[in-house]
Amino acid sequence: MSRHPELVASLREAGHRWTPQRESVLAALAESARHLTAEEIIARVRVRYPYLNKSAVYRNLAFLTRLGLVHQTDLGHGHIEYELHQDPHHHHLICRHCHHVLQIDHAALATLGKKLERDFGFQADLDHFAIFGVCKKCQTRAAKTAKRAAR
Amino acid sequence: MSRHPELVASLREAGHRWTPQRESVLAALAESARHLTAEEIIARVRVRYPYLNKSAVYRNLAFLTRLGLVHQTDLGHGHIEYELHQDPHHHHLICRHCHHVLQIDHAALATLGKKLERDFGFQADLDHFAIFGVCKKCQTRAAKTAKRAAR
DNA sequence: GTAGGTGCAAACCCTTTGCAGAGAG
DNA sequence: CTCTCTGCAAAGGGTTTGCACCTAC
Repeated sequence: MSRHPELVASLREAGHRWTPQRESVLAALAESARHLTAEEIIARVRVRYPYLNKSAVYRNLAFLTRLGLVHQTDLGHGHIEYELHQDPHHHHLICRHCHHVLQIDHAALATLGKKLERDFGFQADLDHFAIFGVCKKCQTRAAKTAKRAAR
Repeated sequence: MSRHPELVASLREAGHRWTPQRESVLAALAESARHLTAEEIIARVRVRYPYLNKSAVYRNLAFLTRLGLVHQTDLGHGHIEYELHQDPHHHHLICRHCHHVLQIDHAALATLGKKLERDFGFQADLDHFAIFGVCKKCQTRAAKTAKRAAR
């Protein structure tokens, strides 16, 4: 029942089980290139597995996160977002106006990570770095509407 | 009724009012060196203004944020945090294990901001930069407990 | 007097939890 | 047969909203 024989085997060793719900949550993330919210995951899974319960999704997301297969981030949108843990590191530029998320690759931040480690002993999440700000589009729009923010 | 005569004047021009609630929210932030949650703000204000309602706090925080006087961030703690907008830029290293927030100053990130602007046209919030990761303390602790995350 | 603000309580939204029953091993 | 996982429904927690009243101006 699985396309992840090694994973399933190691789960069993640890006393866990491989249920269709669990598999379908993982599959939904695997098929998506971007972050998904719990709600999006539920929607996607239900296409082929209609009676999935949301608690099962939340519990499995927590479970898969503990396993290190899934990464969760709170990008400040009012909900948590999940994605498959991937090795090709990437980062996110999050526009605080339009909430658009631009993925950039690791090169842009390589030196910063070393600096933080050296100066503060802080090991930054460099496979998942969230940078808030204003995107190109919104910058030009904001310049026009600015002046008097209070209104 | 105010220690902010210019602010109050400009609010009035825009058709707004300067209420004790509004003032006390701003004062609570001004007296704190660090981030405050809405709940903390309510607690502090009530010391001298006991019957403040939470909706007024939320509404005023939104209002002051629109004015640019207050900055709000979601550091992924499950609630929004607020602080007075200040010019001496600083940033936050947030440990995803112990949730400790370490403030660091702007110098550590000066070059990164320029790079993001140049490469992606993205104007990063360089007076409020949130970096998730693992702090020194938790790194050593995690190294011991790791190995088998699934259990 | 007239909006803009406040207080209150209820609604909201996403997430978590308790518990009985189902099903993987 | 056992013990983990599921489904359901209800609780949780922070935040938002509707509405009548209040008050800054």
